[in-house]
Amino acid sequence: MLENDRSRSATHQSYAVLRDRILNGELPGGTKIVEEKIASELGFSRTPIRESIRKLEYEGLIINKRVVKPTEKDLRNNFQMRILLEGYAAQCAASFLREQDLQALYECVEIGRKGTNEEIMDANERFHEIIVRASNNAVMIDTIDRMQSLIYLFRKTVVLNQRPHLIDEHEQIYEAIKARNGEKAADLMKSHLQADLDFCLHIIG
Amino acid sequence: MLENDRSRSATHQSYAVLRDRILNGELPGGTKIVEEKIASELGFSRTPIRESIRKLEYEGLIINKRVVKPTEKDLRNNFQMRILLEGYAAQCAASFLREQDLQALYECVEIGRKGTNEEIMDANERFHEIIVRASNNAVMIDTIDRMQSLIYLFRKTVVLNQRPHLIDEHEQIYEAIKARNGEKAADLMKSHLQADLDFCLHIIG
DNA sequence: TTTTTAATTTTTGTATACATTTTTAATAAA
DNA sequence: TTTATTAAAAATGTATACAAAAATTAAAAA
Repeated sequence: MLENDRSRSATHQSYAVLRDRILNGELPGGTKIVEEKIASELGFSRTPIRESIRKLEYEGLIINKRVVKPTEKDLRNNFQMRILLEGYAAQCAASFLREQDLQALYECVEIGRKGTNEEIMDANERFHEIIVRASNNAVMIDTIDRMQSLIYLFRKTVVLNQRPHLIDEHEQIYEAIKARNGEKAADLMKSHLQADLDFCLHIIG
Repeated sequence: MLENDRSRSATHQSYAVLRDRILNGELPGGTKIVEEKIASELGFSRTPIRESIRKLEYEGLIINKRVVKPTEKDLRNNFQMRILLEGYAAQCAASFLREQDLQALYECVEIGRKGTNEEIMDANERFHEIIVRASNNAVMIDTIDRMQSLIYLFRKTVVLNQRPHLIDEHEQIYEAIKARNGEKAADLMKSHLQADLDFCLHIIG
C-alpha cells in the first residue's frame, strides 16, 4: 500500500467514500445529496465535499443533487457506446496485443472458470480492461472508464451474479485475438456485450 | 437573450471567459494557470475560479495546471472516437431522422455553399450536431460534445479554414440519409471524418 | 562549475462566514 | 379544497483567511 487515507487529500477521501456508498447501495438512487450534511458526516468542511460531488456529477453518479437512478435507457445507451468502442478495441487487440497481454487475457478466462466469485468478478473486469487498453487511445480508455460506474450501479440493483456462457464468450474472443482475426474478435465482442445487455434487461423485465 | 452575464453565476462566467481565451489562443498551450492570478484578473474570488478550472480539466483543456497542448496523437484519438460514434449516429439518422431535421440538414449544406465564413462554420457544426442527436443517446451526445473543444483547439492552431470537398461530402451524407441508406451514410460519414483528420495532419506536416 | 541542502516564496487545499438563491411551510385569497 | 402569496428555512454560491504543499531561490558543499 503506497499511501494510506490520511495522506490523501480531503477531497480524494470524501470522493472515494461517497462513490463507494453510491455503488454499494448505501446511498440509493434518488437520495438527496446535501453538502453540509455530508460534510459534517465525514468530518470535513463543505469545500472538499463540493469538489467531490462535482466529480461524481461528472461521472454521472449524481445528477441535480440526487444520486442517479439509472433507467433502462441509460443502460442501453452505455452499452451501445461500449459495443462501438470495445468492438473497435477488440479489433486493435487482434492486431497489436503482445504475447504477454495475450497470456494475461487467458489467465482471466481460467480464473473465470476456477476462481471464487470475487476473483471471477475481478478477472472479468480485467479481461475487458486489457482489450480496451489495446486501443492505445487514451480518450477511449477514459470514456469507457467513466461509464463503468454507472453500469456497475445498474448491475448492483439487478443483483447480477453470473450470466451463462459469459466465460465461454470470453474464451472465444480470446481465441479470435490469438488467431489475429480482428473482424471476428470485434464481432464476438459486440455480441458478447449485447448478450450482457440483454441479460440485464431481461432480469429487470 | 434570455440572461445577461450578470445574471449568471461567477463560476459560469469565469468558465466561459477562460474557455474562450483558451480556444481563441489568447491563453496558448502550455500557459500556467494560477487560480489567484485569474481570480484577480476577472474580479472574482478563487472559489468560483477553482470550479471553472476543474470543469476545463474535465473537458481536457487544462492538464496539470497548464493549458493543454494537443499532440498529433490526441487529434488522432479524438477523431477515431468520432469516426466510431458519428458513423453509428449517421446510421441512426438514416433510420430515424424526421422530415423536419432532414430539411435542417439540407439547409446546412446550402449555407455551406452560399454563406459567409462565419455562417459556414456554424452550419458545419450544426450539420454534425443534428446527426449526432439522431443517435438518441445522451451519453454519446455528451461524449462528442466534450471532445469538440479539443478538436477545435487543434484546428485553431492549424488555422484551418475550409477544406476542399467538405460541403460535397456533407451533401453526399445528406443524400444517403434522405435515401434511408444507413450503411452508406455511416461509411460516408466515416470517410468524411477521416478526410478531415488527414487534412489536419497534412497541414501540421 | 555542478550538485545538495535549506530557506523563502508561491500556490494550492481547506475551513469558515456571509450573501444569494432555492425550497419549504404557512397563510390568505379564490 | 385549491391556488397564490408571502414568510421562514435550508441549501448553495462566493469571499476570505489560514494551513499545507509545491516550487523557487539562495547558500553551502562537492
